[in-house]
Amino acid sequence: MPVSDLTNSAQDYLKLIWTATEWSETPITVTVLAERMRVRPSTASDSIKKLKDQGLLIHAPYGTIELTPAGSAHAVDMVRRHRLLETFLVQVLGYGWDEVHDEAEVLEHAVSDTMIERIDQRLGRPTRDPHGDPIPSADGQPHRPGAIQLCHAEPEGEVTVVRISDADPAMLRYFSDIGLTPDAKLTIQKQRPYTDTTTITLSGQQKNIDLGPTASNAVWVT
Amino acid sequence: MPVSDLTNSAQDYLKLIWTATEWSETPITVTVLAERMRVRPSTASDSIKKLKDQGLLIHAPYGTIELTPAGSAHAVDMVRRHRLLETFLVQVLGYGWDEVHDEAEVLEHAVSDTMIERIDQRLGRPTRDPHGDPIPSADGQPHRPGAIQLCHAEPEGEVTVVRISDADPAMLRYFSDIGLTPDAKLTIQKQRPYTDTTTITLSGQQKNIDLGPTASNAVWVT
DNA sequence: CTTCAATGTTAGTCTTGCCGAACTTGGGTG
DNA sequence: CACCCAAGTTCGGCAAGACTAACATTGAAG
Ligand SMILES: [Mn+2]
Ligand SMILES: [Mn+2]
Ligand SMILES: [Mn+2]
Ligand SMILES: [Mn+2]
Repeated sequence: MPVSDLTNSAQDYLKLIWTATEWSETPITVTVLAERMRVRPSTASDSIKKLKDQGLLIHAPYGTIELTPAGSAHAVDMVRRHRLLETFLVQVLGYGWDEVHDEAEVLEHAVSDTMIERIDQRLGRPTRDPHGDPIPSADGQPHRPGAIQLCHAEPEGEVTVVRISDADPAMLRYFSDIGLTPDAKLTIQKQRPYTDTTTITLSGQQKNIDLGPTASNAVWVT
Repeated sequence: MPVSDLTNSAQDYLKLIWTATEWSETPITVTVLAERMRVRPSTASDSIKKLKDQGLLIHAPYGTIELTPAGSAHAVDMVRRHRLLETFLVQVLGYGWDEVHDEAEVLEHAVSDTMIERIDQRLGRPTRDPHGDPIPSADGQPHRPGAIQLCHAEPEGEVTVVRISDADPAMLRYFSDIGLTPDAKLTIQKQRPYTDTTTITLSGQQKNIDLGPTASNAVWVT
């Protein structure tokens, strides 16, 4: 099941489709896919058709997009590569967690299976990347924790941060500054629905922190 | 002078043209370039023309190929990337010296300037790669030792291996087996011109070893 | 000085990935 | 229930990189 016969672009599409449903239920649309791939919808639509012709996904015109088992296997392989590389860059080359995503986005297509195996070995077979995302094991099983976004969490008791989206490096630096990282514990003080603000307190601190929707959507807790 | 605006293929052409004259004087031809790029001569010829149009090399039809200062700067950058990556794979990820070339050939186009700098730092600014090839420093100066191929060396006194071509992994494994690696010392017993055999003795061993032209062309000594 | 084979170039075609423009579809809204 | 608009699709075109086939040049041998 090597990934090598697919183009970089095909690998990215599959990975994106797979990750879109990793933390939320709503299936991905052509427009969102195009935005994430930084291409026009017409391009994404074309590409979807080609992937369908290769048997990697199921898609009827104007219908939903769903990976086949073959497509899913490729996607999981790419996710594994991406997250192992991010972890490697932090642990071995001293990168910050806000610097690794773009680097990994390119490297994931370039490293061999051999190199991925050596990195995995060198890191002691990690199960989570620097943002708390689970690293699927070599046999392709993801470990999916049951987590919800901070903005949807009830203000009761202490929760643990399990995952922070790596989409915005500047936001990651802000989170570092205030001590909001995977495994941090915090208490949700208040959810203000129409102000779209979530007030939290990090355990061990007294200070209340107000988070807007961008931040409270990016943080997942249990 | 970042290399990023060039295609992978352009980067490889420039690197190949540069390295062709690193250890020998004869300028590279279109046919040889095509072979090394694993491409047809017509493709190589086309590519040369495009690089000429970009001002990266000088070339009149049917004439010689020569890099401009701009082309040379890009080439040196690629050589630096390639050799730092090979060294990194050996030192940090436990690769054998026969395994690194193909991996580096792909990675060199994918890693960022930042990653190259961190690798260089992590390795303590090495000056030679696992095959003895000099690593140009970040400012682009290559360190060129005055070495000659084993097949052209006179059979007098002890010489030191400075460089072994990494073109053939199987040959590298053979060299490992017999203990012929960069910095090894050896004595040339005899050159048999028309048999194309070079007989050597590695210092510390008594056994004579006969090397054919493939091997004695790949090893450079001082 | 001619010839010719090796070397190099040009022309035409494919594939991939992208675009913009124009068209189709289908789920609300009035 | 008809309409409309956002979402999705199709189409033609372009650039890069590869190929084959045909053509051009060079220089070495006779
Ligand atoms: Mn990432
Ligand atoms: Mn990617
Ligand atoms: Mn190499
Ligand atoms: Mn390369």
